[in-house]
Amino acid sequence: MTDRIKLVTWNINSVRLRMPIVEQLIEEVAPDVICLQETKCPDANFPENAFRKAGYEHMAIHGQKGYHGVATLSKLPLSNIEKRDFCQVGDSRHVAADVPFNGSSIRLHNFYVPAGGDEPDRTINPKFGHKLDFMAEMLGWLKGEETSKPAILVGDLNVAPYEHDVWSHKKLLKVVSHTPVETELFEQVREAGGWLDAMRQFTPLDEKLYTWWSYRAKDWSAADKGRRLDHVWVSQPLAPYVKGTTVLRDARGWEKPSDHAPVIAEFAI
DNA sequence: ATGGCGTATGGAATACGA
Repeated sequence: MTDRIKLVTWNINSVRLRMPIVEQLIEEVAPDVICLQETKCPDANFPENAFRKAGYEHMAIHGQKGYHGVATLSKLPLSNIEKRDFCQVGDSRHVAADVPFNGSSIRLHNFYVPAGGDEPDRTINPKFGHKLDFMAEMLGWLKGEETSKPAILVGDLNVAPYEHDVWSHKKLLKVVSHTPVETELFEQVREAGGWLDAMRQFTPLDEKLYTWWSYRAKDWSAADKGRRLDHVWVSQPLAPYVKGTTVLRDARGWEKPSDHAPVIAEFAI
């Protein structure tokens, strides 16, 4: 059982409102582990019973009222649960747990990185400063021993790092999520930590790849003005076991959708 | 046309997302 793991990461933009399509995802994809972001739900109100009924008995939940919030739901046992308060502002933006795999375990980090507001200038926009500080703290905290062992880092990282991670590189260079200051720091975080971009191992860099499409487009699919904001990173020791990644684009068109699509990653011995 | 919408809070209008 634990020689094979199917994992999904998904920013669902309110877990309570989105339970019908979370259940649709469970039926269609049958993941072993589900990492959610933007649950927007205090822990006391988290729909634990619905997940338990669906077979996800193991939960690492880090939520708060109104905003943010992450949760990792699993059919496999979760241990050593850790919730880190990045930038010490009391936000629920990270939860980690060990998942059994291949006679050992994988350290699984689930992140919701700050969006960063509108202006890509920290002198006039504190939210942008917070986003950069958050990533700098990730860099310092995650480098070193963390990725000498099997580890996965997933979530809504709110940065589209490469040219073909956005619909128009040129038009988005000054738009928060694709500015050089963000994409360069993002790459520093990934490289310093020894992480591999698993999604780009399976989709070449010259091919468009998105996980998010704005609610505001009249026809999101026809316009296709997407960005790759959600990511799956793996440590070097785990790299040989990554069998594939898929963006479930269809889910963006489901009933009452999130503006993010789920990303599926499969691991096997 | 990168905000044209959607969500939470609270019970209307505002904050926030990206």
